[in-house]
Amino acid sequence: MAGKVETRRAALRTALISHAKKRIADNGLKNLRARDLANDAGCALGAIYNVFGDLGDLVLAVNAETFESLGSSVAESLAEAPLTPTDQLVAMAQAYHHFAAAHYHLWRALFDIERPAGEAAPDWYLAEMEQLFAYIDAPLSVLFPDHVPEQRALLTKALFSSVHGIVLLGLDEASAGVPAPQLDKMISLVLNQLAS
Amino acid sequence: MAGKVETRRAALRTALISHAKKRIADNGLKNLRARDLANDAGCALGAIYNVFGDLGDLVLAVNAETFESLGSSVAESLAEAPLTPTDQLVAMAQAYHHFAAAHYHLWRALFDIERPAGEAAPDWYLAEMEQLFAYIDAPLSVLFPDHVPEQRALLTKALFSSVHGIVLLGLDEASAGVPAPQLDKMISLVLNQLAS
DNA sequence: CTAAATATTGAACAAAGTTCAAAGGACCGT
DNA sequence: ACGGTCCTTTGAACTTTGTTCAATATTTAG
Repeated sequence: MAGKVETRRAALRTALISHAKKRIADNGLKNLRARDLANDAGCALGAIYNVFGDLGDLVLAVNAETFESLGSSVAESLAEAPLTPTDQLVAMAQAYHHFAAAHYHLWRALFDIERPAGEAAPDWYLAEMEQLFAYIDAPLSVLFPDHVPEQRALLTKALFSSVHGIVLLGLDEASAGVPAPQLDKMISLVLNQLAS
Repeated sequence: MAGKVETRRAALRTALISHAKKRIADNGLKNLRARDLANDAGCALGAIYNVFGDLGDLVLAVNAETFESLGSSVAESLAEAPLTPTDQLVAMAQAYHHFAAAHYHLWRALFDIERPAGEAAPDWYLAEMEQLFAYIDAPLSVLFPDHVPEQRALLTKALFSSVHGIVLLGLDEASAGVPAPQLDKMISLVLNQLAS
């Protein structure tokens, strides 16, 4: 039984992530409170800081799981009958949209978390980003076999950013606020134009 | 001299907006402090709340000015020799990019300000948004004279959102981080594809 | 000029994240 | 099993920050 402490800490870590995820999903990142979490997990306030450096680290842990779910959702959108490369792009982008809509607060937390100025995002964050880019890159390689990799990387980022922007503003009820079917139409419109 | 109070308040209001703008521009929205502002303006802490309901209202006032500058920058990008409609779109989008890069924190404050859940953005915010959309709509009307207005509105939002997304992720040094010339290339690429 | 009305002030309050001295528990040698 | 050392956990206290409001000062009306 070497590691009673480690076991307890691992359990607390899991519990804290799970409760934080629920709180973020329900009330948004800005309504996450250390004291609420301690209550949820039945631990002392300070115990959170035995496991995570600060609340930001805990949110990063939640974001890691969110990124994983998001990646799965996007990947699964291709599971059905094979499609043309362009249709694959549209399917993935709409999966991105649907994930963002279904888990709005968790998805926002991916981008709303504030990093200390000038500090790079954690490695796993960049890795997940690369993973998403790789999904996009595959159909583009089929569509534009003659592009050099840098050219394709640029197009990949442009596609991702465009879809991200459309979803971001489209889901912002307070300003643009676009109904879901119209959003899907916009995505399809844009990708069909860009991937040709 | 009816209105000594109004005069003083108006002066304080102006001073507070100006100092808040400088602080946001220098250190970002999240580093704006009520006490710093009171110091800057040489007024009591509570005086801020005689003029603005809360700090959020003050930030909204700063954002109003930022939106105005942004609108001017975009409009001025068309002042030079007339261009094709597509080139006009590219010029405006790059002006958007350059404004965002040159006034990054002020530009972020436009979107990072948090509204109480479910509450709509203020009218002037939506009006400024419409103004930007109108700039985009004009060249699109030339390019697609047969589109019904709803169709064009959808395309307008899609174009704006795409460019916004590209600039947003491109300027985020911590994650995507794209050099300015490449960003301009991405914008040009996307708009030339979409506006055809 | 005086008094009532109004405005300004800044100390006090209310969150909320974070720290750390004290208390508790684990582990080891005897 | 015991005692002592070391590590862990705890939650009260500290810090920071937005906001309020009773006390003070100023303006205005008569």
